[in-house]
Amino acid sequence: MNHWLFKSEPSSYSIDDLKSEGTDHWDGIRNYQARNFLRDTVNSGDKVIFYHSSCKVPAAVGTAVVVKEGYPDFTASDPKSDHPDSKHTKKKPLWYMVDIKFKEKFKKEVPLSQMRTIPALSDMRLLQRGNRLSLFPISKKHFDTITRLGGK
DNA sequence: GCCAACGTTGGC
DNA sequence: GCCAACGTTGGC
Repeated sequence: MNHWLFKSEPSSYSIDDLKSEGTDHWDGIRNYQARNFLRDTVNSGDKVIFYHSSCKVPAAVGTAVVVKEGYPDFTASDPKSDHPDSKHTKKKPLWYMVDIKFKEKFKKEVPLSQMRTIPALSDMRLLQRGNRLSLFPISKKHFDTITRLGGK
């Protein structure tokens, strides 16, 4: 079982959106490295830290669990979606997504600035310079440390 | 709004 | 296949 950190801009999709949906697809990833994770490595049952990026207080805000493994991202073939891509076809899907299910919202969110001060998190990819990947694996230690800080 | 870091595109 | 130009991400 793997652990992941998924980023989302709360202005477009927040932990509250996931909470009210219950289970939702994680679409719109248009980066090859992230796509490869979604297609090949993210498994059902994997645990996810939900992170808010590009907002006032960037922070880990809750957890989710993967309930459906990588399958073609149908929003790529919808010209009205946010991220259409003509290179994505039914026969040769280019982009992938997974389904995740809301698990919990932290009692108190865990800001990026706080995570930077925690030695156990110092080797997490999120804190590394120039990190722009929208999802990446984290260790169980990272996951457990963040959920503890969140006041589980 | 600024800017650093990184990914992608396209001319050659 | 190199690399400059451009676009995007995302913290601050």
